[in-house]
Amino acid sequence: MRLSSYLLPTLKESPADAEITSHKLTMRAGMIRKAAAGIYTYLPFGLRSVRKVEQIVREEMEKAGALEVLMPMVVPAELWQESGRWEQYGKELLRLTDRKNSEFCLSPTHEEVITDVVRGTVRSYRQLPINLYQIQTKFRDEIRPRFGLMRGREFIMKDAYSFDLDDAGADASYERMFQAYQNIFRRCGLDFRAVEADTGNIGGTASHEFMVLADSGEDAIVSCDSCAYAANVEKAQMRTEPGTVAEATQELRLVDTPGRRSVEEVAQFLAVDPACLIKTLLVQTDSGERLAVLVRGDRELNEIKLCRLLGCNEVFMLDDDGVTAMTGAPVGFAGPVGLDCRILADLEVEFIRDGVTGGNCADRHYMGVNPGRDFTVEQYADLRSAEAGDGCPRCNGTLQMWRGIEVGHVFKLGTKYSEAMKATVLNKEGREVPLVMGCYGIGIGRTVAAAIEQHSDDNGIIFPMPIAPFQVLITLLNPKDEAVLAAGEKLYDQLRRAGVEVLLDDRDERPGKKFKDADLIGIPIRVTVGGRGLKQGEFEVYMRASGEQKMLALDKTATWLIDEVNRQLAG
RNA sequence: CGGGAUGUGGCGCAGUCUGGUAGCGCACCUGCUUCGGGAGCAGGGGGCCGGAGGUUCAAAUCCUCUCAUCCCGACCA
Repeated sequence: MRLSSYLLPTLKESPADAEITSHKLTMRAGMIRKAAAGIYTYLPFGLRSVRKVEQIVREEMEKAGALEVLMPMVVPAELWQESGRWEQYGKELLRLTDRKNSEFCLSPTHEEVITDVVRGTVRSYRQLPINLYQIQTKFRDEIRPRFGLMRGREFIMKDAYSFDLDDAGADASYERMFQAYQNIFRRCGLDFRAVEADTGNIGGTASHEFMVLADSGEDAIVSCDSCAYAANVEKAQMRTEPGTVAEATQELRLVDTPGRRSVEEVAQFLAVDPACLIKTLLVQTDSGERLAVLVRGDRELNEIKLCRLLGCNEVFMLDDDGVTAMTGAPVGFAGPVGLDCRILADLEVEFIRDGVTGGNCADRHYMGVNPGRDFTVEQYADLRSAEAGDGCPRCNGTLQMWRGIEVGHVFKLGTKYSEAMKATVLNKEGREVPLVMGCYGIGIGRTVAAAIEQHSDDNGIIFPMPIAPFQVLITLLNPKDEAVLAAGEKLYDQLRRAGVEVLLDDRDERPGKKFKDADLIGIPIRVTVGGRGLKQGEFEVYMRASGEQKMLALDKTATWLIDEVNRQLAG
C-alpha cells in the first residue's frame, strides 16, 4: 500500500475527550473516529489490526473444532421472552419496533438465537458435541461507554456456543475453548491472566475471564504469589485465619462522637484501630427486603458475594432517608445494636471484641461492642472484598492485586438456556435430555486497544507483529530523488511478492513528519531509504520495539526482512 | 440514573466574569525557498460560537429550557 493514496489522518495532539493511552493513540494514529458515544468508525489502518485479531481468533477456533456462523443482529422479542431475559436484561438491551409494531432487540449476545437454531437442527447425541461461533457487531446500550474501543456500545465480538450431551462433555468443550483463548491472547502478544470470575447476568455455573494486565484496566484482580490461584475481586476468596473468640472485657456504653461519621473520623476521634470498628451497611434487595450487613471497619463489602448469599440479582445501598428510617439517626451513625432487621456479617466480624459501632443516634457511637452479647448475627459468611496482602485461599501464599482489561470471558452455562427454551436431544437410551451449554466471548476491538495499552511509548504505538496493520514500513526520505524512489519501490515489490504486508511512505513530506508518523503508527519494522544510505549501498532498518538500528546491503535487505517478519510472527 | 465538567473552523485552545466588527496554534490550498526527526516566507479558503426561546439598540458573552460529549459510581467482551 502506498501512503500517498491511503487515508491515514494522524493527529499531532490527542482529542480532548481521550483519557487513556489506547484511546489517544487509536485516535492519533488514524485508526478510529467517533460517530457517537461508544460508537466508532474503524478507518482503514485500524480495521487492518481488527482483521488481524479476527483472523487469529478464527484460526484458533477452527483448530478447536468450532464452526463459524453469522447470526442476525436484529432479533425478535419472542426468543428473549422465551429465555426470560426480555424482562431481566434491563436497559442495556436496545429494543425497537418494526413497521408492523413487532418488537425486536439489537442483540447484545446470542444465547437465545443459537439455542433456537440448535434445537431445530440437532436431534441426536450422535451430532454432538457441536460448537458454533461468529464474529459480529454487538450492541449494548451501556450506561457509561468510555475509553474509545475499550468500552463501546457497539463493538465487535467473537461469541461461541458449545452444546454437549452431558457435564463431562461440556467440561471438555470448556477446556478446549480455554486452551484456544490462551493461544489467541498469547499470539496477540498480550501479557494476560485467566482468572476465576463471577457469571453475572449471563448465568451459569463456572467462568473464567481473560485479563490483560494494565494499569488502565477497569477490573481489579488478585493472584497468588506462590500458586496458580487468580480471580476477579468480584469473586476472589481469601484464606480465613482461624480466629479465637476472646472474652469480652468491656461493658457496652454510648459515647459522644460529634460529627464523626466515617470510619477514619471515628477511629481517630476514639483513638482505636479501624479494624476494631464494625461497619454497618444498610441495603435493600431487589425484592424489597431491607437488612444490615456488617464488615470490619477497614474492609469493603463485596456486593456480589452478598447477592450470591441472598440469592438476589442486585442490592442497593439505602439512601439517606432510608438509613434514617431504619436507624433513627443520620448516615454515619448506624450500628447493629438494637436494630430491628436481619443482620448478616462477614466472617471477621465474629472475632471483634470490645469493638465500636454506630449508636443509631446522631453523634453517638457504642464502644465495648461484642457480637453475640450485644446483638445477634443471623449468619456469618465471606462478604468482604479481597485485598492485596490477604492470604491465598488455596495455599499459604499471599494475594497480590492487579488491574486488568477483560478481553475474553468463558462460561459454563449448564442447562439454563436449553431448559428454558426446550433444546433437547435424544440420548443413547432414546430419552430426551437438555443440552449442556457453554458460551465464550472475546472483545475484538478491546483486544486491539488492550494490546496498545501494553505496547506503546511516548512516541506512539508499538504493534506486536501478529496484529500490526502492516508488517514493514518503507520510508522514502525524498521520493522525488529518482534513486531513492527506484530503490524503495524495488524493495516494496520484492516484499509484496513474498507476501509481506508493507506500507510505502511515498508522500511528498519532510523527513521529520514521516519519522514522527512512523513512530506514532507503530509498524514493527521500518526501512529508511535515503541518499545517505544509498551512497553506501545500504538500507537502514529500524526496529520499533527495541529501537535497534542496522544497515543492510541493498540486495540482502528483502531476504532479511522476510525472515525477520516470519520470526516475529512465530513469536 | 446520581454527582462533576465541557460544548467557539478538521484538531488543540483563547475570548464569556465586565454584552459592542469572532481570534490564536496546528492542519488545509497556492507560490517560492527548503528537505535525515513535526521547515521558512508570502498569499488564501473555511466557523451565523451545540440547539431553541428570552432580555437588550446590540448576545459567543446575560437568563430559561434542551441536546450532545467527557470524567467519578452501579453494568460488561
